[in-house]
Amino acid sequence: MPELPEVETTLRGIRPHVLGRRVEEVAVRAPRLRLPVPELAPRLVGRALEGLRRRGKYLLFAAGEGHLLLHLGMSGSLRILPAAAPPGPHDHLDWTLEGGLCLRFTDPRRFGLVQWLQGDPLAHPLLAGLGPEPLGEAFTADYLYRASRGRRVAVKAFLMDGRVVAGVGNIYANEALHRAGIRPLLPAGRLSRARCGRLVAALREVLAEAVAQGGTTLRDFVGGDGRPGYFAQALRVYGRAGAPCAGCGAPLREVRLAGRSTVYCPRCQR
DNA sequence: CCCTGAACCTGACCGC
DNA sequence: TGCGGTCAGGTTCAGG
Repeated sequence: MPELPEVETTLRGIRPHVLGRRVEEVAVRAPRLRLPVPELAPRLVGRALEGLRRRGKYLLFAAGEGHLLLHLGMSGSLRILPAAAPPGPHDHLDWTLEGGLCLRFTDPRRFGLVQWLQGDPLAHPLLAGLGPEPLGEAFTADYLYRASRGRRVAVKAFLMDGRVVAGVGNIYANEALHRAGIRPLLPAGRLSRARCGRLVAALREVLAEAVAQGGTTLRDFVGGDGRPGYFAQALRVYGRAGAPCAGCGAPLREVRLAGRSTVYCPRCQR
């Protein structure tokens, strides 16, 4: 479900309700998600959630002696609810906060992840190898050009590699390549410097627009406030195989690349 | 280095 | 209605 814009939407939705709030209670109903769920109550109860930030598709809550690391996986969502709301079958984690609210993690497929991190959170193995933030200053044409030299991997797989750039998943990789006019199967190392610039600009643009629209809701994504995202209507290729290209009218083509559905315009994207 | 397929899960949807 | 197959926004690993 969630790529960077959906995680950012989640962060913005919950931040005003959790920041500075003390945790009164922690309920863990699933023994494991992608990894076993650690002991959270002793580390969190009585502590305030002092900070909340995003790194790629990960959320980091600063609390007490460490950080809570959370990933939404394919089907996860994090919401603010009244503390009395009864849990459904896929509501795996609750943090009851002072003031009568509850932060709830729901994840039918359980590909999400929760870990407790000691020390410098960015030094943790799950985060240390991540590439630059696509909306940050370090993600430049120059960076992408240099990172792609000598790489024969398809540019779409390259973009979705978190070590190259953080937080780009299947939807936005498809969308950015279409906006930049680049064929997804093109070997990354064949991109010219100028095309790297166009790709960086297209990716930043599509991510920023999606964040502004509250992310993309395809089936069930809801932000921290329970509202869906409205970017689905702005998608130009994802989920539109066979439909006419918004740019030239040619039918959009679908192939599988690295096991993921890949949609592009055979005429506009070279 | 790079590719594919599979694994981890559930739910939605489609055709029969 | 039901059943079986396919697909899904992520990540990681084995094997070729």
